[in-house]
Amino acid sequence: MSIIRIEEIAQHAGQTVTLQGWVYARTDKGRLQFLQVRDGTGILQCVVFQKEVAPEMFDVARQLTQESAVVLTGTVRADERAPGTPGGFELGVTELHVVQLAGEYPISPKEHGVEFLMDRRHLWIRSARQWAVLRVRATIMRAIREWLDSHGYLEMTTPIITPNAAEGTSTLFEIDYFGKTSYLAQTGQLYNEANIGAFGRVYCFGPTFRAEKSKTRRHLTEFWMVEPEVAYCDLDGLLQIEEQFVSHIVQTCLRERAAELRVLERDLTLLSKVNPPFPRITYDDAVQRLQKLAVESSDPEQAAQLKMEWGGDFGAPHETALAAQFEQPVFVTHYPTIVKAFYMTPMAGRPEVCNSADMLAPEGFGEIIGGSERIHDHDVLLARIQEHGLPAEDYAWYLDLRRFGSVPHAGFGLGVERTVAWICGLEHIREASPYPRMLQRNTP
RNA sequence: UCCUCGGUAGCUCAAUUGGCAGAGCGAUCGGCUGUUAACCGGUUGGUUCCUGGUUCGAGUCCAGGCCGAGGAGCCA
Repeated sequence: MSIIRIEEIAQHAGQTVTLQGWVYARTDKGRLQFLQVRDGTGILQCVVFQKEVAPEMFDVARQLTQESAVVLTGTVRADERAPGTPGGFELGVTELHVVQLAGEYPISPKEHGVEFLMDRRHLWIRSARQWAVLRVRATIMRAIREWLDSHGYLEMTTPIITPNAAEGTSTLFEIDYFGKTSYLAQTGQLYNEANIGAFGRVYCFGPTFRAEKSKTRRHLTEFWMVEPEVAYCDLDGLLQIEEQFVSHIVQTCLRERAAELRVLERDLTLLSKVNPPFPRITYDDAVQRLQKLAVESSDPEQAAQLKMEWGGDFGAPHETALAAQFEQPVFVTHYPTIVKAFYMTPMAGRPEVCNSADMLAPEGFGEIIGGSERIHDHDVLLARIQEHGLPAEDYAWYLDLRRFGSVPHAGFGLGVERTVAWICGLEHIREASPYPRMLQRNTP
């Protein structure tokens, strides 16, 4: 008897198969039991008719509780009425073995509050929506590696324990490293700038840590980021890479995770339009657009939120309003040098702005990428480090890179959870991580 | 750190002017051969977040505290 996986159910129509899983829901219809059974790859309706199984087996089926572990054998048949994921098939059960009868399960199919669910995150991930999100997340992570690996990027790990602050100490998690103060990494970028000297094109992919006291739907204290870095690359080249890269991620999800996106009831019309090229606007243009929106807004509260002067950074309402003007992700380029990091290249002839670009996702999902050209001239970089009041001795090795074959280069960082939230259409980033770490939560 | 809202049954919530603590869901028992968060009937359910105060009487009013949510600030 072959053990099959629900995601491949269509290949087994008409066959007698065995399923190893858990009872997701049960509907008692008297002489007929409908079991929704999950196996980790999908949900399949399994039907137990009283007249088709032994009497004691039917009694066992009647006693099954939500989340009980079961092994079922039966015949797969196509039936349009059958719910589930992918759906359209059901199992006519002939054998039923209970591996463990679950106690009263706290998470019902009805509504629950955020705190209740987050306290039970270890169980909540079994629920259909959370399961679907995390399946999409895994596909996003694979698509990231897939595109980079096939375009000549070498994956290189960068340290999580780092000796100094990349940019200021206010948002770093401090740890005791055998008596020396160290920090959890906020970025692998500086190391990647060393790595490109050895490998040309690289990326790092892993968790990053920010001790920001941000309490918003877009922030986690621990999140995953992929950071490609490219030698001999300018801002134009970088944006072309980014739009190819992000399009590949989105299109892979649409192709391979349609069932999961259906569970999430995600509107796919805008996602299907994510193809290069993406629109590009400058920061100057963005500020003008926002000022125009503020003036034209009939809602005084919204007008106040959108009001801004040249030189400031965008808040969430600004990003949402800007992105709403486009159907695709939009690049905002050439931010004021003063609001961005010290290593970004000033624009030739206009040093008050830098060769940087953020990518804003559509539909209000915010900034998913930040990237820039990096300063490759030793003396310019040293001056910027000093202007920012950073200790030059901490950056000795970083400055060293500008002495030995320094070339124009650029890179970016894409936040995985924000990308998951966008593609899945999530209201809050906490559902984009299996075990989210936030200002008020580090359990389970 | 600031602003706003909230904390009542296992869960989601209601409770009029300060006057008997309620519903739905879940669980459980019974019924039903096509359910999709099934439906119908019975049963089960309480430290009203904590401490103190006002009052004949507090879930409700007052003071302090704790916890949570949404937003702001912060955030390459």
